[in-house]
Amino acid sequence: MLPYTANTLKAELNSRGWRLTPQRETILHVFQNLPHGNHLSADELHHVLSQRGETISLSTIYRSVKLMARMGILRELELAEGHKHYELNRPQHHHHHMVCVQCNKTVEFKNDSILKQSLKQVDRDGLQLIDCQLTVTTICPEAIRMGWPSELPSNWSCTRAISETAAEE
Amino acid sequence: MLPYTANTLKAELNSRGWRLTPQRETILHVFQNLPHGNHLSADELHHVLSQRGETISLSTIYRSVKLMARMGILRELELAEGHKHYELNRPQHHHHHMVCVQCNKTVEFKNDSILKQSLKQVDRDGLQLIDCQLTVTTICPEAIRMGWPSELPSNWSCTRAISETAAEE
DNA sequence: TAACAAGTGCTAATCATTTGCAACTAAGTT
DNA sequence: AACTTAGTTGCAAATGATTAGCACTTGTTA
Ligand SMILES: [Mn+2]
Ligand SMILES: [Mn+2]
Ligand SMILES: [Zn+2]
Ligand SMILES: [Zn+2]
Repeated sequence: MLPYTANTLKAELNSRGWRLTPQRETILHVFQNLPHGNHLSADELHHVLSQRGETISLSTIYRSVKLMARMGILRELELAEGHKHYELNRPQHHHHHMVCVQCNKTVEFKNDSILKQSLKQVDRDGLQLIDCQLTVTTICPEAIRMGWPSELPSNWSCTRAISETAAEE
Repeated sequence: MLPYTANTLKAELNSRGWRLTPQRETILHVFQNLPHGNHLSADELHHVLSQRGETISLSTIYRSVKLMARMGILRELELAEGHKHYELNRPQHHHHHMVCVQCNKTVEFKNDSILKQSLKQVDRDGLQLIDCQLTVTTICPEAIRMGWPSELPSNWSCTRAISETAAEE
């Protein structure tokens, strides 16, 4: 799973009857040069490109990003309400996300045991694994300081949940 | 975290200035009586209720289900493209999901180590955990028989990804 | 270089979810 | 038990992300 170059991307596309276009190459480059830990929505990607003067229509962005996700080049993430985010799929840097439900701030973390557990589970059921994403919804310190959440029930506590779970078995 | 009754639900709602309505009680009942492993979208819930003659407007369903998710009564899941699913949140039966990208068939599985890993990670960053959901995207045996996926790159392999990851550290 | 299917950029749909608003009703208060 | 007030509902209209239709353009292959 080496990083894609224009050539390997072309080969990969052509082998399935698809084509390497300047747009697809550009989009790949954006993701390849995106600092680790960053994620882009279709709209954000559109803006990034506009600022560079390399305008690609929003339709094409949606189409490309979806295609590249299905190809395994990008990972499609549900980090925020209402729209998807994408990042380069680097199996060597497989990671997961913690997201604050209040401000949507996202922190990545690595944890190989999660992929291992997933693989074990998938094998048990005769499935083939494509990806696994652990999304940890959290409240960040800032949100806590702001008095959030007022909406969680008074008896709600993640640590309580986990200790009950541990106790019962 | 005992299961909600009409009374405890009312207490929980009232303590935050909200009200117990017949609609909310009905919706809770539907989820409490839903067989384990089932999940409902807003629209599916609407249909289920219609069939029973207990019509609740789709708006109210969306509003209720979102509120109950924020309260920790329901879990909001991303199991299919384009719409959310909900299930009763039972911390004692905390579990994760494997979803086939082809047919969206969903299989639940328990794995306590995942919650433990999440909790550890969250503590490390000073965050408060609300929930953690591991979504394993897979291809089911039926889909494999059907020749899917034709879209994954030829060098794509989850096991390769995991072995590379393991090798590198 | 020709042939043609795939891809792009418009614009116009879709479709899940949200919102505005008037009527209704829980919950707390006399 | 009636009164008050703010939360809730149901309807219809709006929103907003994503998709589809289509004429035009362009990679790819022979
Ligand atoms: Mn990431
Ligand atoms: Mn479930
Ligand atoms: Zn936050
Ligand atoms: Zn399947």
